[in-house]
Amino acid sequence: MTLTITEAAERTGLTTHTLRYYERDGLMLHVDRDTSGHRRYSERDLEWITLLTRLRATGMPIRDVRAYADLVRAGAGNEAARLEVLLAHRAHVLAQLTETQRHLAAIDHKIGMYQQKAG
Amino acid sequence: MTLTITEAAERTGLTTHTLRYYERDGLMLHVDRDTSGHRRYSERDLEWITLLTRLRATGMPIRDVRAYADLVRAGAGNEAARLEVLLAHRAHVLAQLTETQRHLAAIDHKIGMYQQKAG
DNA sequence: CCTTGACTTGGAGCGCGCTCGAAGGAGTTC
DNA sequence: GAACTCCTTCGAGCGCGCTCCAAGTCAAGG
Repeated sequence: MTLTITEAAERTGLTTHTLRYYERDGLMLHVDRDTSGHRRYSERDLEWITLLTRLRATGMPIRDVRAYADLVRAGAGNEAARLEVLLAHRAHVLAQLTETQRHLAAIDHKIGMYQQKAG
Repeated sequence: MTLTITEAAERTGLTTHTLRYYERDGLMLHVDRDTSGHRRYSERDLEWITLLTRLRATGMPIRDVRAYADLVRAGAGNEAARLEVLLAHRAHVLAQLTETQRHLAAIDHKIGMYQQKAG
């Protein structure tokens, strides 16, 4: 069972424009075409898009996602390199979470001051 | 005790370019000038920049920071409106944190799969 | 005086990540 | 077979947030 680009867009929450853009930019692994040249998205494609979206949503730049996609596209044998990319990103996300929580605590403090004034 | 723009940049971690840009864009409250027209940053300015940086670092768009700065510049009487802005932002940041953690968990799962394969 | 250096303004430029428009092709519907 | 729909490619455009450059001003030092 494969999906058209419009269906894939609905399922992933991206737009058709973005799906084409990602493919053009080397972020996709491989998207099949039907006899008239239209894209057909498989379940594997959707899973990949889900991962890709998670990486993007956690702040990985497009160029890094592309580098990871290049590794996956290169096939078996570079799993260590892929793991390294994911671990580096994980560390980055954790640091980012910690910093955000620190900023949030300071903002909460400021909120507390306004609420005290109001109360 | 006031600081030059270069000193303020060092203290805040921003560049002089960014400090001027923020002022031009209405993100600053009021920056004094010396007799030759050079900016002089007070402790109050630095504290404001710190808050501003926290808001930016937690994802508040420049235009929203400007709206908040407008409120503060308008003076006493709109504390409720300011509090509302901060509370809305707080909710936004919390939602963002939750989502990031959700994505991170999925990425961790993926990492686990690679490590299992390697081990 | 002249140079040096830190600052000023205004405006252009840039990297990122989409977003959109124009022009055209293939397959279905009447 | 004409209209309609959904897709195609290519390339331009855009919003955001800086970033940088050019030309000029001012104060201090030699």
